[in-house]
Amino acid sequence: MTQPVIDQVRLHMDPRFHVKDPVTSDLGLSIVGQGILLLDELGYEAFTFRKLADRIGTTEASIYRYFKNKHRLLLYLTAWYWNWMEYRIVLATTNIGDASIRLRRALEELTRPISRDDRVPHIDEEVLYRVVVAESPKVYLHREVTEENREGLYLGYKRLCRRVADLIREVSPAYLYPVALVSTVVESSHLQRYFSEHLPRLTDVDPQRPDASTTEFLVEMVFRTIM
Amino acid sequence: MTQPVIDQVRLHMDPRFHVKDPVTSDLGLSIVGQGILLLDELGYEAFTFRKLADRIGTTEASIYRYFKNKHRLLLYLTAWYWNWMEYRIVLATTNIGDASIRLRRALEELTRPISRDDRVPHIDEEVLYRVVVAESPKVYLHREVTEENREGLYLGYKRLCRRVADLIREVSPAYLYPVALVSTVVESSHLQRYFSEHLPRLTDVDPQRPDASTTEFLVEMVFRTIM
DNA sequence: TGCTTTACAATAGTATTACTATCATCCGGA
DNA sequence: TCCGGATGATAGTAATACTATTGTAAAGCA
Repeated sequence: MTQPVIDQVRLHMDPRFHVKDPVTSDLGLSIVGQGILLLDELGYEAFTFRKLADRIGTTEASIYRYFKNKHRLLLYLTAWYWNWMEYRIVLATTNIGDASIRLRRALEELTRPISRDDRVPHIDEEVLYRVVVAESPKVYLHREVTEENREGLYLGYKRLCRRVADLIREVSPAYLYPVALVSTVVESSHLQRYFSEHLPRLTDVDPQRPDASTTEFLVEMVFRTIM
Repeated sequence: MTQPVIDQVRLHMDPRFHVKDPVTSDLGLSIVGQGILLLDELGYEAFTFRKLADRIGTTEASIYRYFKNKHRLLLYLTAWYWNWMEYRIVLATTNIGDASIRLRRALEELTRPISRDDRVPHIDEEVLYRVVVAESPKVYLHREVTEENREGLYLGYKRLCRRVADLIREVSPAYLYPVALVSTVVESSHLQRYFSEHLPRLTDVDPQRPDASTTEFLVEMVFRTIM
C-alpha cells in the first residue's frame, strides 16, 4: 500500500513546496485562495506577486515569505490537486469488489473536474481545476523539473498514476504500458477540455457537455486498450 | 482534399506568423536556426531576444523586425513542425492501398521524432523536435490562443489532426472520437518522451529506446480503441 | 552615374518584473 | 513586561520586453 494522503480533512503538503506553510495563517490561506482566483483571471504569464499583493491588501515581500516565486506557487496548487484527486479516487474505489468496476470508477474520477468541497473553505476547487487545466504542464515543462523531482515535489503525481496503474494491472496483468496510459489519460482529460473551449477542431468532445464527453472518450479508450 | 502544404521543398508559412519573412534573408534564417538551438539550450523561460542577438552578432531591435516577440517565434517553429509532420505523413501514406496500413504508417510518423533533412539547411530537425516536445504546449496554453486562432495560426495543427482522423474514419467509420484520439496521440507522444527523460515514473516507456517504445504504446492504443 | 529605398547596426530609453534588503510596528506568549 | 515572530512600509537592483531614433552601407532603378 502507498501511504495515506489525508490528514483530517486537510491534505498534508510537503514543507518543500513552500517557504512558510500557508495553512498556518490567514495571510497564507489568502495567498493560496486568492492566488487561484487571480491565476484563473490573468493566466500564469500575466500573474505577478505584486498584483496578488494589491488584491489581498498585503505586500510583495510578505508573499515571498510563503512562496519562493510564482512557479512554486503553481507547483504547490498543482500538487494539491494531485493529492486531492488521489483522495477522491481512494474514496470512490473502496469497498468495491470487482476490479473492473473499481478501475472504471477511478477513471471516472480522474477524468472529471474536481468540485467544490466545503471542508476546504480556502480553496475553490472548480476554479483550481481550470487553473490546472490551463497551466499545469508549465510546472513540469521547465528547466527546474530535475531539481524539483529530486526534492520529491512530483511524488503526488507519481503516486496518483501508480495507484490507477495498479488498478489497470489488476484487470489486465499482461498489459505493458499501464503508467503511460494513466498519465496520457490525466493529461488528455485536461487537454481535451481546453481544446473543446479554445481550439474545438482539435477534439470531438462536445462543448455542450465536455465532462461526460471527455470521460466517455477516455474510459472507453482505456478499456479497449487493456483488454 | 485539404490544400497542399509543400512549396518546392520549402514549407509555405503564413505571413501572419512573422513581421518579416525570415526565409528572405540570411539574418532571418539565422534567427530561426540559432533560435532553435538557443531555445533548446536555455529553455523558453530563460530564452531572450537579447541573448539570441548576442549569439548571432546582431541586435535585439533587428530580431523584433522579424518576430513580434519570443512567443511568436515559438509559435512559428511549432507551426513549421506541424506542417513538416503533415508533409512526412503525406509521403508515408501515398500509394498505399490498404487503409489500415495507411493509418499505421501515419501513426508511426506521427509518434516518431522528425529527423535531419538536408533540403532544409537552416533547421536542425532533431533539435527542433526537442524544443517542440518541451515547449509546444506553452504556445496554446496562453491567453492569446483565441486571437491567434482567429488569425489562422493553428490551421496547420488542425489540418494535421484532421488528416490522420480521416484515416481513422476510413478504417473505423463508426468510431466517435477520431480527432480527440489523434490530438491525444500527438501530445502524448511528446509527453511520454519528456517523462521518460525527466520524470520516468510517470511512464513505462523505456528510456533506452524511447522512440520504438512510444510508437508501440500509442499505435497499439489507437488500433485497439477504434476496432 | 546618381538617387532612393531597404536593411541593418548602434544606441538610448521606458515600464514592468522578479526579486532582496532594511526597518518599524504589532501582537501573543513566557 | 519583555521577547520573538509575523507583517507592513519602503527602497532598491538587475533583468526583461519592448519602442524609438539615427546613421550607414548595400541593392535596386532610372
